This record gives sequence, structure tokens and C-alpha cells, in this order.
Amino acid sequence: MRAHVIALIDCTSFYVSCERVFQAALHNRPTIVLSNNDGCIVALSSEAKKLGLKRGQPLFKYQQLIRKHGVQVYSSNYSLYQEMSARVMDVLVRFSPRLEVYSIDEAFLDLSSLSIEDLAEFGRTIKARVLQYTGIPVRVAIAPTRCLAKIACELVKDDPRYGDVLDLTGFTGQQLDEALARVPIEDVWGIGHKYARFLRNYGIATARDLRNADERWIRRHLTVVGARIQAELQGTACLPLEVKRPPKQQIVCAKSFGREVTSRPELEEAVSTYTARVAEKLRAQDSLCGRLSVFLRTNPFERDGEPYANEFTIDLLHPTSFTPELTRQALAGLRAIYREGYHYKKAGVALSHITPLPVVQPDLFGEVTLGEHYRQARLMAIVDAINRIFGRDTLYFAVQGIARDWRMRQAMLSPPFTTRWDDILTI
DNA sequence: CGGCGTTAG
DNA sequence: TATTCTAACGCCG
Repeated sequence: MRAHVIALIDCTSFYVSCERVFQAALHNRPTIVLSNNDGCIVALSSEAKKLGLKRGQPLFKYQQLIRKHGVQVYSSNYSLYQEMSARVMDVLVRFSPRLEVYSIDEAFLDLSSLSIEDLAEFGRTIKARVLQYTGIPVRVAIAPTRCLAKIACELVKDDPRYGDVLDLTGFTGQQLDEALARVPIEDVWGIGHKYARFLRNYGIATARDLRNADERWIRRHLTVVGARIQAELQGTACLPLEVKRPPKQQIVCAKSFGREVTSRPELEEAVSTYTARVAEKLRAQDSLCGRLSVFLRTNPFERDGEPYANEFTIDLLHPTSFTPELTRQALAGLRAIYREGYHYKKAGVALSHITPLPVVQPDLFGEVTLGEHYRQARLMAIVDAINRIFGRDTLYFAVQGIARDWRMRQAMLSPPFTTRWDDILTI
């Protein structure tokens, strides 16, 4: 069997790059994109990194720095990023049908069966084509396993001399050894801050140390996840590509409010809105759910004021994806845990016990007849279609509220460059 | 099977 | 003044 060849394509500062595609003036200027609610920094341009801004940090820490250097600040515009991501993936899949969309800004390409002469040259072609067709800059890292491709990507990030493309497949044992020794243990894929601390205590400080560590010891202390990482670092592929993403087993919508909320009606609006959203996602993957949880909490960072957090889980009598039914259950759950007088900061709804939509299974729905089930499904299909075509919330349920001024802050949103129909109609 | 801990992006 | 969100997986009781 031929050796594996895996390419990792990673979009550079993806959210920032998306904003830049449509606003040439942002190039070369320090630019950042914020999390939901404009709270934390989630993406930074290289210029912003040089100023000392850090991913994950709250914005307020940097107000001075931002003003002083004219840092360009944007709220997250997920519909824009999703659209740009789809365009990037469309370009990539033409290089190989064996594409795994790993995240919004990353993909793995299986090049094993393509017998390419010069992989680095191929990587440069990928980079050039994605840039030409989408305006998004990417890095391309090529290796015999996914984990080694991740290592290559770290090396590329740290050294501009690679020009955003690196192929490890041709490396000698000695070259690979030196490369692995340059990657700190916390930058190894799958090693988070806890494991990194633990491993450093035992003198395992680089990717090379982990590759060479005692295998039984790794298995014992880092579980099979660690054992797989180690095998992949040794060149044995054991994390297969998932070209078809399996349906989600859990679907959650949980958001902080733009301000503190105390009244029950407003919480009901929020919970209804989140329920409509998770139900929509559930239907989009052709599933039903058997369990719903609703939770709420006060601001955990608030020093004064009584903290309160609670959650309520409901096992549904029959699997469903019907928004009105899920909303009824969610509001009943909310009633069970709502307490007067608290300053709520966040609420959420989660669907679980998810099953694929059955083709025919007449007794599945208990009290709800099959005919009633199909009627509900058709109704929701129409609602989904209208919202897909005319934009989110073109059609929504009255319980979700009209004013909804508890919604998250997005004060610095860029215009909808790619989704013209947004926000046109409210019915 | 559910809760918890860890990780990723 | 101000502190993201979503999802998966392994282990353990």
C-alpha cells in the first residue's frame, strides 16, 4: 500500500481575511474580530498580534492600545464567514474529492492516490488558486499523517521563509527529528494546557519528546487519544479522514445577553428564540430529538448580587423536530427553574438523544399520528425554506418577541456583502 | 448511561 | 462598564 499523503489547508487569520476581502483599506492595518457580544478577541491580523493583542482576551483590556494604533475592530459576521468558507472549500474539493472540512477555516485533503511529483509545488498551486478565486490567503502543510500535517502547519506559521507551504513527506529522519524538536509540546494537536503542564513536569517539552516517550506510559496517562497522537507523530496514520461529517449528536444554542435580564417574559423570548434556532439546525440535518434541556445563569463575573444557575432536562414523549412542540417544552422547563429577582446574563437550549428521521415507522410518534407528524414536517419545511431564501427570522414565532433588546451586542458589524436578502422583511 | 474533564477551533 | 460559543470524546461510577 502506498504511503499516505495528507495536506492541511489552513486559512490565515480567517475572520480578518474575510473582512479584508471586501475592504481593501484593511490590508496591512492591524485588524481584529470580536466574539459574540463584542466581548473577546477571536481573530487578529499579524499586525494586531505584533501590537501585543491576544486571542481570547476581553476587549476592554486593550482600549488604549486600540485607540493609539488605530486598530480596526469588527463584530463577528458569521454569515459572511460561512459563505467565504464554502467558497474556499469549493476550490479545494477540485484538487481531490477526498476532502474533510475540519472547521470553518481548515480542511484536510487526501492526496495519497494522486501520485504527485512535487508536493511542495502542488501546495503552492493550491494556495495560489484559493487566493485567486476567493481572496483568502491560506497555508498548506503536507505530511504522511494528519498530526504531522498539523506540526508542519505550526512550523510554517513560525517561519516566513517557508512562504506558507511546507511538505514534510520528503524529510529524512534527521530533518524530521529537528523539525519536531522545534515544536513546543503545547502546540501539538490534541495537547491542551492541562496535558502540556503535566508532560512538561515529566520532561516532555517538545513534539519530539512526545514521539519518543514510553508508549505504555502515554497510553496510561493521556488515554487512547494521546496514544493516537504519538502514533501519528511516529508516522502511523490512525486518525482517518472523515469526508462525510456524521450528524451532530447534540445541538446547542446558548448566548449571553447584551444586558442583564430579570423579567420572565424577556427570558421566555430568549428561550423561544434559541429553541427555534436549535430546531432549525436539527431539521437541517434531517434528525429528530428525544430530549431537551434549558438552562440559565447570572453573570459569574459579577461580584455583588446573588449568583444563580440551573438547568432543566425534559425527556420528550416522542422524537420531534417541530418548533412549537419544542418551544412548549422549553418554556415549561424555564418555568421550573426561573427565580424572581436575579440578574440573568445567559440562557441556553440544548437538544440531545438525536436520531435520524425515520423513513417509515408508524408507531414511533405515540400520541401524534403519522399524518399529524407529516403535517408538522411540511409546515416547518416551508418556514425553513422561506428563512433560507429571505434571511434568518424572516418568519418567526410571536413568542420570540419583537423588540428583543436583550440580544447580543454587535456594534461593529461589517455590511452584509454576500447575503443581500438579509433583514428585508419581517412578517 | 450520565456527569465530568479535556480539547479544538 | 466590559470576560465567546459549539461540539466531540474518553473515563469512571
